[in-house]
Amino acid sequence: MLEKTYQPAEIESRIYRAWEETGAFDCGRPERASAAPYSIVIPPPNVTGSLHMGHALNNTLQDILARFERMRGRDVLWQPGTDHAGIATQMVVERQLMERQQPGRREMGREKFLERVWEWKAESGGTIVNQLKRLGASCDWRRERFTMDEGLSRAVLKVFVELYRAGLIYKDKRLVNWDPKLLTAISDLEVQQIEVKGNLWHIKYPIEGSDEFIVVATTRPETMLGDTAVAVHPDDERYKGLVGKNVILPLVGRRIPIVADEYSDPEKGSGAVKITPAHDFNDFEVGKRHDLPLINIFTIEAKLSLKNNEDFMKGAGGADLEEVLALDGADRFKARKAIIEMLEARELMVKIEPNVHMVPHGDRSNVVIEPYLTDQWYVDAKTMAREPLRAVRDGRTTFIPKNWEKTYFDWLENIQPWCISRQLWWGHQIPAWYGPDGEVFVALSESEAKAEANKHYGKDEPLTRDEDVLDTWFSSALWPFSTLGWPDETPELKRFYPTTVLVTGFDIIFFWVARMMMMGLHFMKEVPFKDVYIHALVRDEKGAKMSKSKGNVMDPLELIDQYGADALRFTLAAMAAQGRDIKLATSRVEGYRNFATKIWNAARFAEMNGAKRVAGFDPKSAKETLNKWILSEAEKAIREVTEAIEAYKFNEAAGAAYRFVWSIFCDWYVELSKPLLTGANGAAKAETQATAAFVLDEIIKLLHPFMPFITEELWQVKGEEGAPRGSMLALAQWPKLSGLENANAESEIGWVVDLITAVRSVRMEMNIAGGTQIPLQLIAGGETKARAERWMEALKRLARLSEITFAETPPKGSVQLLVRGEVAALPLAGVVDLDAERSRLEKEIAKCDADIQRVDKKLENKDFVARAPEEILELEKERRRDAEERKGKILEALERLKGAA
RNA sequence: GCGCGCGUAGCUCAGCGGUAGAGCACUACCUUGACAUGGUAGGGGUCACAGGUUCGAUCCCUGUCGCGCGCACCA
Repeated sequence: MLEKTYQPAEIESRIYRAWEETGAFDCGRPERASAAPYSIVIPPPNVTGSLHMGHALNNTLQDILARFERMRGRDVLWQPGTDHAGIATQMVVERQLMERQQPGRREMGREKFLERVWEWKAESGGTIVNQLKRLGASCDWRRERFTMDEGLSRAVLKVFVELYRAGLIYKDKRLVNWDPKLLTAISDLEVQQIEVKGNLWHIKYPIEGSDEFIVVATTRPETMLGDTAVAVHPDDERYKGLVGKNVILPLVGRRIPIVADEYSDPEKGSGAVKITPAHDFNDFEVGKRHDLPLINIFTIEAKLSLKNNEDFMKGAGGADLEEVLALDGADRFKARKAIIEMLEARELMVKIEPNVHMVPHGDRSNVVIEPYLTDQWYVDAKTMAREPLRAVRDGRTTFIPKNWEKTYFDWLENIQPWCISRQLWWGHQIPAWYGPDGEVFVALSESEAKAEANKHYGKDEPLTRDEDVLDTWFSSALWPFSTLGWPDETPELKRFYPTTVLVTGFDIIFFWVARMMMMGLHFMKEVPFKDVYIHALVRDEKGAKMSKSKGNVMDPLELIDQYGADALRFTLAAMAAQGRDIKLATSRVEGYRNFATKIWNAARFAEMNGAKRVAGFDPKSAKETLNKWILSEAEKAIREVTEAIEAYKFNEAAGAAYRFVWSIFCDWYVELSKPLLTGANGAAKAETQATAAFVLDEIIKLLHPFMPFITEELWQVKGEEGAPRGSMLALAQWPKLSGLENANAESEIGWVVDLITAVRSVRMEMNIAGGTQIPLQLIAGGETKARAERWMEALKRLARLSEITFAETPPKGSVQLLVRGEVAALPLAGVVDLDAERSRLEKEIAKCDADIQRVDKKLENKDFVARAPEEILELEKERRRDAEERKGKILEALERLKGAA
């Protein structure tokens, strides 16, 4: 028995448990051993994360695909897991230590700290997994993986060592994006450019041996302490004479050259630019070209490092040096203020212009990133990018929607070396060991490294391991095969790689998709996924990106509590149109919650009317027109939904299902079936009960990928009567109907629907009270009369008619309407205002005239007649005939009205 | 600067070369025997603007205006 109302919260956890207990989501079920595999790897959420709207959308779409294909009989693996999120996790644990006033990371030491992280992971790392379950995600949780798992770590080691040996990983000293708060290097992608209101400071640099100055402009005056040149454009007439001369760096006293370099843009600033090779990416390049010294003036925390800094002190001198040295240890922002003051005091500041510019910030720490000279490990991304580019160009992997391919190409074609080392503790420690002379040995284990070192030195030497760990994305890049067991040759790897589709957001194409392509193609020699479905971002209803600071986040879990997981899922699916962001309004979720209720009530209706499932029911055997009609409509709906999901058109699939269930099944089939279900005719009644139950089952199956909970619940409850279920709905067979489309049934039921709608419409226009029953006279015979007799009861009830009679001509003074070319009359003489009726008919005629004119205009156009395709021409002519005919009938009606007056 | 996308009913969005659709909101009516988380009927759109292609353009092309996003640059 079904409860009176649908209460999602009550059933969701129970249903989910049942799925897990029966192993419904397990891949490799024995009965599917010969089925085609279908695999998706989840974009591993951050282990510190909790479910946000983006996850909800991403996983809803994956779940729709997984459930759909599972029902189509495929051996589905939806591979779940989380990534270890190096920086984020380390930050979380450090914060926790601080809050609990426990010793910090450095006091505790690396080993102890890592133990603490694992403890934290054991306690809190499963949060998002449980949230995914609340959403209904049908992952094979037995196979859950974590990027720091033993197996996945082995994969990371092997990949690092092999790429190193192939020359695709190397160590290099160059400028990196340095995070002075987290004290680690980060990759280009982890840098956010943020618009900042700053100034452009114009500073006079005195030219050696003269009273003249050259003016340079800068947004970072404090870096002048590390200047080693001033650059001007070689063609800049203003400065031509100065090239080759030197300037005396103010405050520092260092003698630095004026060089000619095309990097200098005469249009910008003063046309002369200070060069600080150790603190600016462009200056670094200029420095290389002119063989300039690199003077690093910052500590790793971006505080001034001057006193004990040989590079800085070399060549420094003069009256101001002491004051400058007093700034040793000052934070970069304090240093800036102090330098500005000193320059102003010496009248070297020419002007200060307000200047809005982009400043790089760390996406985790939110502090200004410092270009910083360090040794780091790099992946030769340019070489690694070659195959991934080819694979998409030749269609081995397809992006959906296609236009994202351009983004992918643009990035890979202009790719920079990927900095993969991080100065953190939490992560995969780099398998590199150094000998006493700094010689590096990269190997799978310490013993292997020792053996290599022994070979190199001819004896055992003490080795120290590289302290750094790898970028989390390095291990994520291996996800599609490391989760399947690689480097072991597991049966799963063989069966499920390459995966069928990757579903992800566009913001992660660079971070993840491209890198998985690199690693997959390099190590597996095959693309990691055939399709990449890129979905939109979920925004708030005004279109703003959801963010905590804006306070506009919508919590999917709250929505699930409020409306049920099914409603949230259906909303996201219905709004997931390709290539468009989702602006989510709660009202939509509410609307689809109502949809769930509607389905529930339709099922209750079936239950109350004895619509039990009949074993072996053959839809082709249906005799009743109504049943033929709904089966025909069901076949169409199933086809639409199926084709839409196959094409990743989730919104179309959801829309087609919605329309069929609500506008066809509930609005019309249920209503029209009432006379049959309550009538006496045994055979027709039994057939209708069986059909209703059958179609409801089809509906439940059709909706299951979108609304797994309510459908599974109904499947179970409905399974209690009639033939026993063979399995849970999650493993049931996807609906497939054919040969049921029936034009005759459509014609008859369509007429019934049109007649009822037309009568209702007139009633409203004529202000006939809802409770008032009125007679209807059909000016028709033959088939129409037969139809009307067959549908007498339904017509009377749904159109609120007292009786239906038949006549040759309509009675005088009646309201006349046109239904599928025939006249129906409501004899309302005396009840209705004849003037109102006249004007109603005149309006109808005007509409017909407009139609006729529109078509005539087209038909008068010789080009149209000559060039338009035949079927369009026919269509237009038919429209004209229809309009003419309608007009004729209405004119007659108008005549009769006059007769009545 | 380069690239991508968007401007369709009051709001959130579909559609897309042959007479504009949905949900929500709105108006009126309805406790009819699944459902008021419901039903019925209705109002509301020069499909941003200007050119062009076409027999025909909301849909294709070009440009303009407005908005968003990504990348790059920034002295």
